[in-house]
Amino acid sequence: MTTPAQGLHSHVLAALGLAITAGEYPPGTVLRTDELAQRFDVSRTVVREVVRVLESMHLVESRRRVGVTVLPTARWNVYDPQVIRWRLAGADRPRQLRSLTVLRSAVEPVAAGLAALNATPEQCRELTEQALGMVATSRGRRLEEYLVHDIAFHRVVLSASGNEMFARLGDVVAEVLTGRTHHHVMFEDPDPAAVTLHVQVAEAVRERDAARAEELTRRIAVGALQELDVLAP
Amino acid sequence: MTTPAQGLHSHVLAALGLAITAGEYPPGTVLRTDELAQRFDVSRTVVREVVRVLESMHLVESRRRVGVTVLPTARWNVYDPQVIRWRLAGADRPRQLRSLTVLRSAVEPVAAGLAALNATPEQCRELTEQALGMVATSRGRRLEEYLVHDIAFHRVVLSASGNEMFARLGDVVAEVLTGRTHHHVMFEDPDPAAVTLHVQVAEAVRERDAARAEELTRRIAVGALQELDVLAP
DNA sequence: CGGAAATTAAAAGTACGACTTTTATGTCAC
DNA sequence: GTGACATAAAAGTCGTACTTTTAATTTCCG
Repeated sequence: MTTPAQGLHSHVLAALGLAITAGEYPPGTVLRTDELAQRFDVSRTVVREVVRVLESMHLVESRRRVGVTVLPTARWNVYDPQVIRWRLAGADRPRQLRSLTVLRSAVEPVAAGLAALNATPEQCRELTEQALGMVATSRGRRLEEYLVHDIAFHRVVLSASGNEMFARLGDVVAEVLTGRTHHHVMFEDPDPAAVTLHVQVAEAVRERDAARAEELTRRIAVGALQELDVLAP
Repeated sequence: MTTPAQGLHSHVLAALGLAITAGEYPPGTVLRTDELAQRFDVSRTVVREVVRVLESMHLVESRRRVGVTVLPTARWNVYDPQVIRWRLAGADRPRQLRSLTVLRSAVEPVAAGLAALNATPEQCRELTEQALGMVATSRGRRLEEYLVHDIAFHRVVLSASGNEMFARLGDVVAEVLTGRTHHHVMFEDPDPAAVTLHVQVAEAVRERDAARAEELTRRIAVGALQELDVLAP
């Protein structure tokens, strides 16, 4: 189960990106393009393009007469959705899930507050609909369906905030929720309290109650963090 | 005053990235690699590498038989520091500054709270030092020096939070603060209230008072937002 | 023996040309 | 009009040759 790989470029990029983010090449490791070309059985052209992309993500640095050096984690563009996906697929998924969840706990309440001020009627409707969808699928081992509504719900909130930076975190949240659902054993149904909170957030937004929307979302976030504490080291 | 351009790649990348983020090519615009190669007087090889990087930032999409299509703003990787820099240099700098400041207002208080729990003695010391530096340079048209301390201060807070995602926002905050300082007419000295708040945050962190650190930082953020409201449409 | 200057070579950067693959679009038969 | 087919346009890939930078080594002078 590797990558679809429609094109040599994506294939090599996925392979290298995954390997690097997985820590397979410790920081400071030096790779040579010729060697990589040989290893993946592609032309140097393809490798160079891949390296350029990796370089733009600050995963590696390419210097003449030296080669392609793997950079320390601290330099990585950890907001790049691609990098996030690679890391979530790799070894330290728990650590990654935690730091992303903390980020969510900071951003989403504020976003919800703004959404209460800025959401269009259409967005309010969508929000309510997704919350109801969550309620409907919250019992009876329907986690996959629940997940779809959950993701949609948070996407709408972030998007309705009217802030571009928040809106763009939709993908990140989707990755987190997906990772979380697929990681846990997936036997239980979601926490009923969380479901209720989502419904109430939808209400608060509809009623333009920013403070309440913010506070309720904060509770969702705290819950998510606690859940993580329980289920991860 | 373009880019240092050590290497054809960076030159073309900067030119194209800047042009696209500036809205010079509206979404849907189609570029052809041959044409670009000719226009910038470089080989197709270089153009292709640039396009690949632009593609990884989701600024463009390259499809066979079609060409390189400029994507709508909503698709852009707005967390990529490079993209942020390009956009801050471009036309809608005010809008960009605002959305980034809102992001800060969500993240930094939480980060400060965590910093109070996690900061090392060394980080506490550094924090105090920078706060004092801000005090020292807060009067007498020393905005450039003040800026250095301000940036350093916020970097330490974000870094001391112990959360990787927060830490990586240091660059973004640096860009915002720099953009802000250089945008405003730079006649006045910084708001004394803000300076005091920074000193108090350093105190709160040192005393491990998370709630207070969070609250004080929130006030800094609110102040920054209000300042923006006053000085921008 | 030491340190600076010149030399060397290794690796990335760039260029070019040939070829392949995908696919939007236009054409033709029905 | 609709569907099958042919066409061509553009990106994708490859190989090779050449340039440029620069780490490392060697040389040479004090």
